[in-house]
Amino acid sequence: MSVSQRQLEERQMRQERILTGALEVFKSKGLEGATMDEIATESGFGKATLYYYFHSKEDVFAAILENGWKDLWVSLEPVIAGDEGPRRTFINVLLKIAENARNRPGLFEFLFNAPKVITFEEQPWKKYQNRMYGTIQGLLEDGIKAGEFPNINPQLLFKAMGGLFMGLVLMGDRKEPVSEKDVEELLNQLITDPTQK
Amino acid sequence: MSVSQRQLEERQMRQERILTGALEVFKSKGLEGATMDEIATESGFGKATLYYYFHSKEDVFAAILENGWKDLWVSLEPVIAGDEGPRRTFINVLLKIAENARNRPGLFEFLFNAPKVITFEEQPWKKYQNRMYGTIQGLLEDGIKAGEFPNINPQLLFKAMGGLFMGLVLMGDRKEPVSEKDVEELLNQLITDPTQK
DNA sequence: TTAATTTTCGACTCAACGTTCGAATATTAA
DNA sequence: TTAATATTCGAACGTTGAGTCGAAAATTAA
Repeated sequence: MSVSQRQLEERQMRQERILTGALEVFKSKGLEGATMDEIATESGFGKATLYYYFHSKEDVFAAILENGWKDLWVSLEPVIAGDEGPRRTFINVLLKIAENARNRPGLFEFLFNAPKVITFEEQPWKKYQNRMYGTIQGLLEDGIKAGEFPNINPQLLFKAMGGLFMGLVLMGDRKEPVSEKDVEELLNQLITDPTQK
Repeated sequence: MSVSQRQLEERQMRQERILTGALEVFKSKGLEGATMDEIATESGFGKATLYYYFHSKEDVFAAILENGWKDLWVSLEPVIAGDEGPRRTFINVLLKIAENARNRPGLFEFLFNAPKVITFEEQPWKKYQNRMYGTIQGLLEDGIKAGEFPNINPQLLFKAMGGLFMGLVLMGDRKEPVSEKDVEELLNQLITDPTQK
């Protein structure tokens, strides 16, 4: 027969090599600034070869997002499944996201910023994104109900926290990355637990 | 002599007409997606005419940012010059920004998102942006010193607040815009004044 | 070894887009 | 009215970059 297991694995590794190179180029040149030629060079293939593995530039792009969001979601699942209260779970989720961000900063920034630039419908990665946002929003609602968060419109609190967190992890100057301690500290001060103190 | 006052004014109005059209196109197509042809159509001129008024696409782009940041800064000046304490001034600044955002949402989003896409040095609008960020950061520092804000690294607090605020005003779904009351409420709850209660 | 299959890529096509040219039209000044 | 100047734009130019083609090279199977 054809295509051995090894062959399949090698194909996949080549695909990943391409995606890694692509992310590198996207990072430095932006989405539209990145060219297939550059991605080819960066990943060590000829341009035409890219089209052997992906059927368009957009496809390369989508693959990065799909993998990224899926991995992020998978890493979040155990945290969410844990049985701590909403407040604690919420903080753990944020910490886990921050951990992901620390490990692959380029990818992370890409995940959260790229979507603004695209509009194509039917993006498979949206599934994971929605799942994540839905979960977080649910945690906030539960937390408010349980009196563990200040009693604000959850939508609003969600936006604010989202913005805050993005600000913490992504925004701004090239200073050293925000440490886990920073995050926890800040969250504890900002989302004051009304039941305490 | 040449060029009457009226002529100058008409020129300026045409420039503004072009900028308005351009902003419209940038909004819907993104920075790179926007073409000079479209901008021309949108603003009611022939493409070649655009080059009579601006010397490049980038120039059009820069003009939007320059005007936008300058206007924003000008509207902020009286607020900053006021003599209320840092905490109150800080909140007023945010409210004023939110007011600007409400009046020209498209422009506002553009001001805060476009910069990420560009890298060209020597952008004149950076002057206003830096002035604004510097002022806000200063307010936070003063506020912390005066014990009106929690005692966190001001850089960090700045990032967080920046993110939070952007989250509030810009991010997210197409729901009704955040009201002034919302902002004030949320800020009051999140930036708890340690001297109170 | 040879034939089939998979992988690679140089060279090309083709369309989009920023920019310029040059001439037409409109406006102003004399 | 005429000449000078200001404004407009259709058409063309040059470049860039996504995607394709066909054949070479490498690998696998017989």
